Amino acid sequence: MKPEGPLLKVSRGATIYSHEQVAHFSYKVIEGAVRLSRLLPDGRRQILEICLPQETFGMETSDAYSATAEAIGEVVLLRCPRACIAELQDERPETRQAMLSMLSRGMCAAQDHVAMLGHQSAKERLACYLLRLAVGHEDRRPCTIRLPMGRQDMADYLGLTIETTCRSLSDLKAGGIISTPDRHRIVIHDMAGLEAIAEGS
Amino acid sequence: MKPEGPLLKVSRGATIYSHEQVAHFSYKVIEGAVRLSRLLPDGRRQILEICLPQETFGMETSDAYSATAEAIGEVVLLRCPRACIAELQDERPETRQAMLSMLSRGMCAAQDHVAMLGHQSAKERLACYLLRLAVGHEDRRPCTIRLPMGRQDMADYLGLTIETTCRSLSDLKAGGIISTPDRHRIVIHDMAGLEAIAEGS
DNA sequence: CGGCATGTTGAAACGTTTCAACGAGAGTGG
DNA sequence: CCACTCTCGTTGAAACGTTTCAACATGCCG
Repeated sequence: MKPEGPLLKVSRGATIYSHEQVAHFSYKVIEGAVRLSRLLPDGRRQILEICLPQETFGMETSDAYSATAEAIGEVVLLRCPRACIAELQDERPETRQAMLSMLSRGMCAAQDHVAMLGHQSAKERLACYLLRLAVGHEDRRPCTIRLPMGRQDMADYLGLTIETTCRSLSDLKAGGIISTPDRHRIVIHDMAGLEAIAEGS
Repeated sequence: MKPEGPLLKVSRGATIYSHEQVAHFSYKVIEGAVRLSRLLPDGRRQILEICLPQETFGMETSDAYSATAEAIGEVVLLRCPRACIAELQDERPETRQAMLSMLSRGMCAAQDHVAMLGHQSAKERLACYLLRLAVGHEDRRPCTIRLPMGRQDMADYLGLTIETTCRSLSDLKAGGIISTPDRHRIVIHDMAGLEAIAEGS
């Protein structure tokens, strides 16, 4: 993802690309967040991944995108033509390894997601997700995390309704595990407690 | 996956490799079926994928396997050292493309799985899965599919309990959509009906 | 023919969804 | 600046589907 094209600004809610459209570009998030989702035949929506800064998406190896990408809030992206990536790979073996490890990370994330949706309760899913957002300030101490997305996006990612998501959040608040100073900010007071919940109470 | 090492026979239930173990080999299923699963911290199990003949698995691009692979019944495998694959990729650009498209297919399958677990009911999940097994004899006409795995494996793949899986199966039988001559065989009588159910009644 | 693993069904308990109402905050125009 | 409105978030109560626990059926192998 070296070739630094001009940075691309995308406004809130805009579609970056659509599911099954021909894939010309790959992207990297510089600022903001992007959701990768699929619309199910009956109109329900499943968010497959929420990409945060420094993460890449649209690294399809088939011809068409496997999901729709939309901006959550204002987003700044780095965009790179696929042809350019292919070329780089032919020339420099080391970029090949980088590409594979990116794909690998994506695959692993998808598998984590499957495991979460398959067998966890609403509270467990929420706890898992908050922990994922909290990596970096792993340590103890009340740590604050910024939620780039709204409740509906969280719900669609977790495979829950918006109401259940809210209620689970309220449960965690009631248990003193977290607090929510405003709707886009969550403070984790009891990291160990959160981890315990994430792993099946 | 060209380098045809000797075919490897694995007996029913045996572990081919374990989650987080160092990944030395990649595999291709020749005969039988393999389940890729993860054990959750609380003992529950999620099956991430069920690999049928001609499918590959263990194509990790990181150093460790991202799941455990076990034989469902007797299995015949083709095994290939990762080092050998890497070498091939350096020498022949066309194998690189093949490798990427395999990874891509795996990624897409994982995303399908996420979408299924996120928002579908038990009956819808089962219908989806049966349809996936039925690709090939897509056409009309009562088509018979062989189930390589038992009910518990299906349940763990679908993110359901074994009882719910059974009941959903019984529902489909009661609706005249399918019949089950024996536990490892399912006959689809009404393909269109099954598709309708899979897409959210 | 037993014995054991596997599959099936029933009834109650549980958690999530649904539908509905209400609350809080941001932006707009009077 | 306030009232208005619109979106988003939160809570309540009933309905629904899945899980749980239990019993029973079936098939397979010694």
